[in-house]
This record gives sequence, C-alpha cells and structure tokens, in this order.
Amino acid sequence: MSELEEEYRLDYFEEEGFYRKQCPVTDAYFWTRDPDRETCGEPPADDYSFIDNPGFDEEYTLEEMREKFLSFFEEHGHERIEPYPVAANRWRDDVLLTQASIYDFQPLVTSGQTPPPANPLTISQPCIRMQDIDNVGKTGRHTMAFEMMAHHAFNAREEVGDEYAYSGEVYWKDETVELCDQFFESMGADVSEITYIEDPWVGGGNAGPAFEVLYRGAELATLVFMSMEQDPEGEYEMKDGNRYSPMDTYIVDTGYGLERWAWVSQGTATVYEAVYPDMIQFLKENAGVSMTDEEEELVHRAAKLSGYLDIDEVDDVYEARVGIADELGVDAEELTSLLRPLEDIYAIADHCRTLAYMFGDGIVPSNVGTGYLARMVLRRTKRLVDNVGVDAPLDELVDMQAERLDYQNRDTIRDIVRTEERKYRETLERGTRRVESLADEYADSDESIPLDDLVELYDSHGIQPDMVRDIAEARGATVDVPDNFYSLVADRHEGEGASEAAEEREERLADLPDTEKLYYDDQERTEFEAVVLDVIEREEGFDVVLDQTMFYPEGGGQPADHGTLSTDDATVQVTDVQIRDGVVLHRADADPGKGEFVRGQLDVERRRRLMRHHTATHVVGHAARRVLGDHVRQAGAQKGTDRARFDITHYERISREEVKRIEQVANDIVMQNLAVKQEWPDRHEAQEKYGFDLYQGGIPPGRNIRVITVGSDVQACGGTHVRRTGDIGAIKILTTEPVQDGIERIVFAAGDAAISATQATEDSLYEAASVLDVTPEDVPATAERFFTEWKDRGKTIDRLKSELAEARAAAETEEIDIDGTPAVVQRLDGDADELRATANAIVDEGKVAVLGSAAGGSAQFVVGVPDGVSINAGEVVGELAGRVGGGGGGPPDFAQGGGPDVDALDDVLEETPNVLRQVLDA
RNA sequence: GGGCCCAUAGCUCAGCGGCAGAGCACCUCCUUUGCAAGGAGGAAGCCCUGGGUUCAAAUCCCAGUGGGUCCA
Repeated sequence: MSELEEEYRLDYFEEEGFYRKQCPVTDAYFWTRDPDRETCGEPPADDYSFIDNPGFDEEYTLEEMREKFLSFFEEHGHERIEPYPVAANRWRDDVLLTQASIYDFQPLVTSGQTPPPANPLTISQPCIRMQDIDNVGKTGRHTMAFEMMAHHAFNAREEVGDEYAYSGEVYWKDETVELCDQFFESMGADVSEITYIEDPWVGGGNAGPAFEVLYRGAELATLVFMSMEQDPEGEYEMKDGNRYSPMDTYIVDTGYGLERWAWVSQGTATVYEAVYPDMIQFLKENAGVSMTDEEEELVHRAAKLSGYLDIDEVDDVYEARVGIADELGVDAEELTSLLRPLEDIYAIADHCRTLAYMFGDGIVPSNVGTGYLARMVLRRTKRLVDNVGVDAPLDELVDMQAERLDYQNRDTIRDIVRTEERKYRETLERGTRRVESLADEYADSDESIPLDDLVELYDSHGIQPDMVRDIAEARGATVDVPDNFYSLVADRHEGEGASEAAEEREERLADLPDTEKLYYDDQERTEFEAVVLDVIEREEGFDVVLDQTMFYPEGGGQPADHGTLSTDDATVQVTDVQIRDGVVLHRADADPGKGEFVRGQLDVERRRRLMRHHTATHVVGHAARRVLGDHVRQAGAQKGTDRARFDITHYERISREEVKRIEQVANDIVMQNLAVKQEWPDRHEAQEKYGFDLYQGGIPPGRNIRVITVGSDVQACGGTHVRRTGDIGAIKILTTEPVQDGIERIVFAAGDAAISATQATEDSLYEAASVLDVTPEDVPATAERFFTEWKDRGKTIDRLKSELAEARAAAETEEIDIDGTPAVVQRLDGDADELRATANAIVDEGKVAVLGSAAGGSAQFVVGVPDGVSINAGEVVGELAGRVGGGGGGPPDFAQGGGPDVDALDDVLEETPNVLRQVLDA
C-alpha cells in the first residue's frame, strides 16, 4: 500500500521492540509495542476510551498543559518561540489565517532562504480553521480556534554545504518519534497503548512520510517528515496523484493539539468542557439552561456515545443521534431538545475565543480577506447568542476570552465588537423591513416568494433564507428554500475573476550580476559613476544595466528615480527604473553604448520630494496609531512627488477631529527633528525586539533586514529616507477616504508639496469669498444664508408662477367652442412649469387648454382636459407634436410634448381647433 | 480583488419616462384624557453629484461620491 514503506522502518522501533501491523478495519499500517494489538487505534477501529477515564497522571487546564509541553521540549534541547499572529496574511500572501505551526516558517524558512528563529524550536501556535465551523459544538471534538503545540527541526543535506540559511542535520525521524514517546511517558501515559499509524502527508507542494499518533482512541499528534517537493519526474507518487522527489532541505513538522491533550487528561464528555469550563458555566447560567440530575446524566451519556462514533460532518450528527437515542432508550426529539442549547453554548465559547484571537492580533472587520472571515464569525456568534437566549453583550463575551488570552488591546477589541454588532443590527433591521414588505406583497396571493428574490435578499442584502422564512410565515406568506440554495448563489458569481497573464522570464538578465545598490550607502548623494554592462532594446527606449547605481528602482510604494546618464559624448534621460532578480534596469531614451563609462545624475528635486514623502509616510503611520489605536496597520502605500497615499486598517470612518489630531502628532514629530536611522540587524533579533509590527509593508527575505527607525517608530523598509524628521518640513493631510470596509486611505503632502496643497485649498476659499464678496471667515455663514435664500426664492417663484397662471387664465382670452365644450388655444412663451400651471388654471374653469411655447429653443405643447370631456389629451399632443417634428404623450386628462420645428408653432396652433374636433369625433 | 443592491420630506420607504407621493415624526385647531389615541388643516424636497439620451429624466445610459451585501 505504502510506497514509502522503507521510510517508516525506524531504528527506534527496532530497538524498542515495536511491531508493524495492518489494521483490519481501516487497512492502515501502524506500529505498536503491544504484540496482541490488532486495530490501529483510530475510530471507527477503536473507541474513545479516555472519557470518564483520563489518560494521564493528572488533569490539566489548557495553560498547564501548554506549559508542560513547552518546558518538556525546552529540557530536551529546544528553544521556546513566542507564537505568531493568527493572521497569517501578515507574512505570506497565499493564505489568510494561521492553520498550523509550520505556517509560521513558510515560505522563507522552509525553502531555506531565511534561517529559523531557533533550531530546533518548540512553540504553541494559536490557529483558526474555518473549515470546521459547522461542526463546532455539535461533534464534541471540533473547535475553530485551537493551539497547535509543536517542535520543529530544520535540516539540510550535508552535501549541499551552506547553500541554504541552515546546514546539516539537527535530528530526524528516530529522534522525533522518541521525543513523542518520551513526552507521553512524562505525562504518565501507558506507552503500550500508543499506536503510530503510517499516513503519508501531502500539502502545499510538499510531501513526506508522516505518523498519526493515537492514544485511547484520540489522535493526539501528527509527526510529519517534510522532505519532498512536487516534481513531474519524481520517483514517488503520493495520494494526491502527483509525483514528488526529495528536497535539499528536510524538516520535522509536528503538531500536538493542545485542546485534545487537555481533554484526554480531564476525560470530560466533550472537548469544550475541558477547554472552556468557566465560560460554559457562565453561559448556561445566563441563558437559564438548567437540567435535572437525570437530564444531566442523560446528556453526559449521549455525549460519551457520540464520541465513540466516527462523525466528521454535521449531517452525520443527526443521523447518529437517532441511534444514540435508541441505545439510551429515549426519544430522539427529546434528546435533541436537551442538546441543542448546549451545542449553541459550546459554539459560542469557541467562537468568542476565535474572535478574541482575530481582533487581538489586529484583524479589522471588513468586506474582504481576514476581515470578512472575522465578520462572518461575529455574525454567526451573535445569531447563536440570540438563539440560545444569552443576555450579555457580545463585547463582554469576547472580552472574557481576550482577558484569558492576555491581550493588551482589550478596549479596542471591545470597541470593534460593539461597532460590528451595531452594523449587523442595522443590516438586520433593514433586512427585516425589506422582507416584511415583500411578504405583505405575496401574503394575499397563492404564490410563494420567488426564488430570485430569496437569492437577491441573501446576496445583496445579507439576509439568510431562514430569516426570510420566519418573517414571511409570520405574515402569512410562503417561502420555499431549495436544498441547493447556496449553490444558486454561487451560480450568480460564476464567471467572476479575470485570468492573469503569465509573467515572462527574461533569460538575458539571468547572466548579468546583481547591480550594486549605492542608494543605501548615502541617501543624500545624487551623482555616481558606473560601467554599462548591457543595453537591452525595448519597444520604447532602452533598458540600461550598470555595474552599480544610485537610481532607486520602483518598489515598496516608492516610485523610481529619474535623471540622466552621461558619457563624454552624449547624455541619455532615465525615465523609469525597475529591479528584476537583483538587476536594476534603467529605462533610457537612447543607447549610451555597452561598455561605456557613464556618470549618473539623479533628478535631485524629484528624489528629495520622494524621500520626504516616504519618511513622512512612516511619521503619519505612527501618528495614526497613536491617535486611532494599535490595531492600525499599513494596508498599502504609494508615495509621489506632490502627494502620498497611505492605507490603514481601521474599523470606522476617520473623523475630522481625528484627522486634525493625526496631523498635529505628525507635525510634532517633524518639529522634534528626530534622527532617521538605517540599520541592517539580524531579522530574528529585530523581530524579537520590535515584534511583528515591524513588517508593515510585507516581509523581506534574508538573514538581515533593513530597518528604519523614526523616533519610536521602527519598520522594515527598503525605501530612501531623509536624515532627520525636520527635513520633511511639514505634513498636511489632504483627504481621507474609505478604500474598502475596514481600510481608510489617508492622502497627505509633505514639504513644499504640503505648502502648495494648502495654498490650493486656500485659493478655493478666497475665490469663494470673493464671489460672495465677504471675508473668508464669513464664507460658511454666507453660503448657508445664500443657500437658504436661494431655496426661498425658488418657492416664491413657484408661487408667483401659479398666481401668474391663474391671472392669465382669468384674463380675456380667445375662447373657441369644440362641440359645446369651451377651449382655449394660446401661444405663451414660458417654460414647462408655467405652461402646466396655466393649463391647470384653465382646466379648473372647465375649459380645454392647449398651450404652445417656443421658449428654450424648441416648440412645446401642454394640453389639459377637464373631467367629463371626451378628448384624449395624449392623442392631441401626439398629433400637434408630430407636426413640429417631435413627439409627446401623457395621461388622457393632461399631456405634454414638443418638437424642434419652432417656426411651425404658430401654424400648428392655428390648426389646433380642427385637431381637437377630429380627436373628439374619433 | 470581483459580483450584486441601494441613494426621493427629519425617519422608513413607494413612484421607474409625462403635474413629487405615503406612513411615522413635526406645527395649528378640534375631540378625547389609560399606553403606538381620534378628526381637520399645515409646513417640510438642489429626487446624492456631474455628464449623456429625449420634445420631456427623480425615472433610461455613463462616470463619480456615499452606504450595504455576497464570494475568493
């Protein structure tokens, strides 16, 4: 079965007298010390046997168990590492959340580009797995938030020498299994009950042999030996159908589920009771969930039974429950009604911990990325809380977990939860109203609410179909929610997302040496000398490659330098600079000649402005954190010569007051004229000293990283900076705008650009003041007064027009008779409002009105007909307008129309009486 | 990053090419004095902004601004 069979034959197993067996139930191969053992230990081959029968010497809480594990591995030569944030997208762009401890070291450490913080190391890494969200609370063992305890060793083959950031072997399979055994033993486990199941691991382009470690029916650890990478020519075919070949690096990747270990030590019926005892107690009391001793006993036995079953999906739970109820001799419905509230409470506890991790690690709710996931979890939690009748604010519940997890930013977390809860409540209120009016519309008819409406309610308004059904049924309307509802929603999203054009690799560049970067040596220098190594002709211009350069290539949100390259004979203009694989390409308008010696001269003014804006970006970022809170992080930045934009994570719109305070704090930093320091420290030392906030603009590779210090603000950054904050001159925030939910953009100008920007704003104000003929200070009040006055005049004009219309109607007008009905046909060059008003006044006197106007460059008619006269105004207008080359229409009693032929207007009015008679006859 | 929805009176919304509307709130009067009181009258709108189409745009099209929502 396993092509890797040889990989699993460890000396350690030999020495310890293990047997290799095949499980008759699961067909899996496994290793055990017990000669009589037949099954592999994993459900359904074996049951949970630790419930009510703890598997270790003592019971442990989460905190105790974590400490037990970490200190065990410390004593065995591992260095303890602080956990990383749960938001993995802060250091890698292929995933959103941290789902395993190895995520902390991908991709830079596992690929060997960057050394690990310690080797070997041990860590307990908080993780979030959204995949399990539906199972949480119901299966008894799934949690969305968990800690993966782990020990890792990073090895590189002896023969590759020091090509990678680590070399040689720390330890490999035998030692890993031995450590695992020893840890079990130190916990007082009966090692003869442990089984090591052979289970090759594949993931993320890597693969390797692995063991699942089972004890008393519970999978307590996974030992992965990552040693292969995907390779079409590879010698091993793995379970994903791809071929793999050995890598130069090979890594011990273990995972010990903290929650499972605590659970097994306590032997409670569900994992939740072992992990969240206090919170569950609180929620039960708050929601008034109480049970008799018999009920309590029943629930406990049911939970224990469901633990024996192999349940991986929620659907299975309800099927399984029927069987469980049968076995306990109770009604399935009755059992369900006892379990439901508990399931909700378990889920709430787990979700609150998830939220505490997310917000504690600086995730801000949003419509995109991790922020969206956080929003989904929060809304789900809110529904559960309401459903089970917990009467406590959500921010308090999340705070209970945040406190336990020892987060320092608890006030911000609560603030975020409250804001988010408010937004959700508003969405629900909006949704409820919308559904109610829709339900009323369909309540009287036999039709149910159409599926299209249901899909739209969910997709565009965030209203769950269940909620639609509840509201609609209360109002007597029917709703059918098809089972494939969510796939219908998905259909609406089909065809989204554009394909990306493959990036072409430049082979010619591969032969060129990395360009030496002079721009970090002295950021004030603007001239240099260099040799032209190569010139590549492009569609527009030439890419010049030098041996060294002062030109800063576009990167990190800082645009490229401009300038010139001169030989003795010629000067070429550099209009763009890019870097590809370490080679700097200078886009020039002419070919300076390969092998030539050139003098480079930067566009000094441009560079200065870029530097000021870049340093100012750090200052503004720091000021924003001070004013808005520690959750503020950079979400993108673009510097320019006359302004820069800086996107930050924040959960509300930034108020005018806050903008002013940020501006003040930023300019304070400028005035303090602090030194801007550039250093290249060891990455792990820097990270330990300054924390993860160092990486605002992404994580650079390498052993050492470039760090820029401005006052108390420290960031990894590759850009060019001024020497002291005073060199920025001034910082002016121009605007703030929302880029997406949870991300605000701050646009600002620095130095002379700040002055220009301020002047431009003032110009607008002075111009407005001059138009109003008042001082700038009086502009707001005057504008207000003028606007009010303007509105009043509009009303007055309307009133006068209707008075004028009445007067006109009452005046002596030529009246004609259309078969007994009096009619007025008149030319009146006014706008449509005047015509309408006059026509209405004439109609009020019981006469037919036909008015024509040539105002506004076109011929226009309005026709009004009093009640009881069988003339169709629309038809009349249609006929008249047709004669001036246009069209028109309207209801039978009042119509308007017109056309471009103004000259024909009088003739048409002349013929109008005949037209009226025709229409009457018709 | 992409899709979809929305913007009209203080609030909630209807109108969807042809005279700017309703309910609630507000003001005045009458009736009544027990929990969303009733009746009569009234005031209150740059129909988000800017273009376009049209004889005519709150209404249709495009762009912008603001808000909502779903998905990766």
